[in-house]
Amino acid sequence: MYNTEHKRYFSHELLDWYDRNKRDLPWRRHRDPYYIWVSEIMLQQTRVDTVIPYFQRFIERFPTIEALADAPEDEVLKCWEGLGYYSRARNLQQAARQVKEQYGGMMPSGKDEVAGLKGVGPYTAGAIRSIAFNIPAPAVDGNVMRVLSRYFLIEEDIMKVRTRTHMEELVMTLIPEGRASDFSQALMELGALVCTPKSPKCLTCPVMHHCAARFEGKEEQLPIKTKAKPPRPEYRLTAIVEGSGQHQGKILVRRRPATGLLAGMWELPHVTVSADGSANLASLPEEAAMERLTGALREEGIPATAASYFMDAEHVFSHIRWHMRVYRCQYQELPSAEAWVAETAAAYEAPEAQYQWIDAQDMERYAFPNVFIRILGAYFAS
DNA sequence: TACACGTGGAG
DNA sequence: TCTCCAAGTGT
Repeated sequence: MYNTEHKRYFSHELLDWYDRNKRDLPWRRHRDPYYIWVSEIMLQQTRVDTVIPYFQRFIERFPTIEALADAPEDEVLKCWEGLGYYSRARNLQQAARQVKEQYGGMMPSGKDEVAGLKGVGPYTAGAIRSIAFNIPAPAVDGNVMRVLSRYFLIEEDIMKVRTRTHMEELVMTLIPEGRASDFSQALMELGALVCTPKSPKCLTCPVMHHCAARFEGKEEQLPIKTKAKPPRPEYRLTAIVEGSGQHQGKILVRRRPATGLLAGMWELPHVTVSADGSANLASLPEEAAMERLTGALREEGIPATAASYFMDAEHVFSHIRWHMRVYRCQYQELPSAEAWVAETAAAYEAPEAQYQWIDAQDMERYAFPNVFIRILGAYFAS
């Protein structure tokens, strides 16, 4: 289908360029499959510069597959705090336990074994097998699809699965004998450093002379990609519940459910104003907002009253945009019959407790999504 | 197939 | 400020 000479040229020039230009990255200093694995999971939808410090901390804390398998999940989440897509961390640890139990702690290299690990999809399986084991396997990510769609002028929507499988077949015909590891990394390295999404640096590209998109003047139009939908707005009233008595100087946080958005992470109590986005915070009078929040807290079993406005915060996820209005709330220390269950020592000394009173120091022990770190930081600094 | 799932950097 | 992302996977 594609000219064999152009393929040979592409692979040869690309490897030659990679040998001279590859970056010195922490996970490239060893061929330890565990390091490669961790780095690949962290790099999913995440920039290299962001990943580097997380990778180093993670490996230091969990140096081996077994160490990761044996760690408490909360510690793994805490180590992932701020990186996003937290199910990656939970899946990674689950998979580490799989490897410990099924493969004696030794990372497998077989296609079905690697692909069978939780959190390892077609891309990551190919990346681990090629990079760590030098097995000819396709590691087709966004970089690779961009590079190939340009060089070979492939005008297929890269959001479609069919396009990726097509690219995987193409990659298999490109891997030079014995160079699977370098070739996978070279392809992605070119996409990251030269064949970039915007303003590709064609003049420094090692394969520019036979790039079909460049020849047609289409390098800026490729790859073809359907646009993502903008995030839907959600309006949330958020509570900083200030403790009194034995909880003086502390505030109340709760743990999110084990599934879904920010699963297992800690947060400030908050309530959605309107699920359908029909109302927003601006249209909600201050008095009404505070009453609403107070009511929601009580329904949750938290005897607290919204007392004063603290700050606004906005947080954008891939699919949701949170508009938050934060209020200081006063907790009622009422040892009555209707006192909140968590007020009993048994309820929140327990490891599974849904709620905790914390101060600035205690933040080190719980994993918070970024938006709450910002709010808590502002509060404890005030 | 389409959507859920985070975050911060770049232009 | 806004838009587009960046080494994808699970359901």
